Amino acid sequence: MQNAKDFKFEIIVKDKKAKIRVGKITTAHGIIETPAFVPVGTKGTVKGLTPQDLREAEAQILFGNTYHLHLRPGEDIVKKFGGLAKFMSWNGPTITDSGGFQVFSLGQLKMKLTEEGEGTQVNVVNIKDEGVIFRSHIDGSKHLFTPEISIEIQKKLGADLILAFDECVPHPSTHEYTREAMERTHKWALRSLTVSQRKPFYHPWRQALYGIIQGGVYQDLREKSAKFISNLDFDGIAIGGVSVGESKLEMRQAIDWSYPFLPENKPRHLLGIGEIDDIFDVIEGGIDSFDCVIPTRFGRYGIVFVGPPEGNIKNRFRLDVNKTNCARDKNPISKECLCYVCANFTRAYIHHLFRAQELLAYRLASYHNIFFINNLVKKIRESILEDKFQRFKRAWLE
RNA sequence: GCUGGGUUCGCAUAGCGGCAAUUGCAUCUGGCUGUAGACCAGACGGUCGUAAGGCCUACGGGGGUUCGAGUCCCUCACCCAGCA
Repeated sequence: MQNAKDFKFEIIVKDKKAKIRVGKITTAHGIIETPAFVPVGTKGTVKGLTPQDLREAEAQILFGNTYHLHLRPGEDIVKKFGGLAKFMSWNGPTITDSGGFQVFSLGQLKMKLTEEGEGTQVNVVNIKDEGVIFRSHIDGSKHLFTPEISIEIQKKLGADLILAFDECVPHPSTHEYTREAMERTHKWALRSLTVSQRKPFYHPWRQALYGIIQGGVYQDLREKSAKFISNLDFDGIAIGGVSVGESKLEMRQAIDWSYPFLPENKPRHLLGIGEIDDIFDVIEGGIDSFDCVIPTRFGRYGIVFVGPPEGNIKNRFRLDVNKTNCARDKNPISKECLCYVCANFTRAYIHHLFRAQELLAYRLASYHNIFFINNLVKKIRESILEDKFQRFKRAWLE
């Protein structure tokens, strides 16, 4: 049986008036101080960075993906190597996404099949109550994902935190469809919960299961979903179905509408959010952890984060180092930043690396962005502990 | 000196009588929020117009043939290759 002590969530400080809180999640592989940002390492790697880089950049936990790791290298291989963390040589906690997001992200994709007929187009994703049939974006092969299968794969992957299989709908979607998907997600939540508690277990540590709230941009559905998911025996609660094309206001409403139903004593994860201004709002909304691809994706595209005073709401704290005005800039990316990249490299050099498409460009920019976000969240954590969150927020966003 | 090939929007290319003219690179602009993403989209002679579209200037220089010329002919200049 799994060791129940391998998962624990404690609240260190809870603001009496606001929803904000500082906490600590204990897992078999380490502690996560919350609020926490979770860098995304879909295929078992945070693109461009070594675990050592990530540790230096103050990452506490990494986010892998069930669908992608199932396609390759396959969960059995990961299991054989002692689970995701050990396989990728990450000495810390991990969390895996269930594949529910790929229902959305691969949903619009149509694949051309040449074998039968001439260039027949098929949907890559086919959703049924039983589960979802994906066509591999790599080779077109069919893969059935059900809650049972997703959880089984995640058990083999062995992350400390795992997610129920859900259906993430695109924006915009009708109320009717969003409701159907939500109800499906609820049924899948029950099934995910059941299998997660059932033997066999492939690793000696406990894997905490998070249920996922859906409901799109509709208040009644968000409330219903929050109530439903919160009443189940999950270890944590995730809010999904955001960052799919809705407005920031709609994203924040999704959190606010769910909030009244969220159990106080369980950690809350927000899926897929991580722009600078969102980070403040989301934490203020009572979120304990959130993952986002932005720091690494932007890193690869040459968009790096800068703090105040240069960075502000207007420029969204972004600097495009590809731009010619960086070509002779002797400054580091961000003067206030304490990361290795800002201590050692000029904008001009990083600009050059991007123009020359040198691999180091992607690494340095990703490293800085991950550090930047983690450091920001750390400062937010400290500000909450010192009861100075609002002041700190104003210094950044006004 | 002879023979052959070449000179097109920053660079490199396509074009073989209807062309403001192909493609790649470069450049510029925009977009990325649980990663089909070191990606995608747009602009790229000038000018007027919100737009459809109009006007001007352009395929090394000059001349010619033609309703019409990067495209055919003559000539000059320069570059490359082979032979002397």
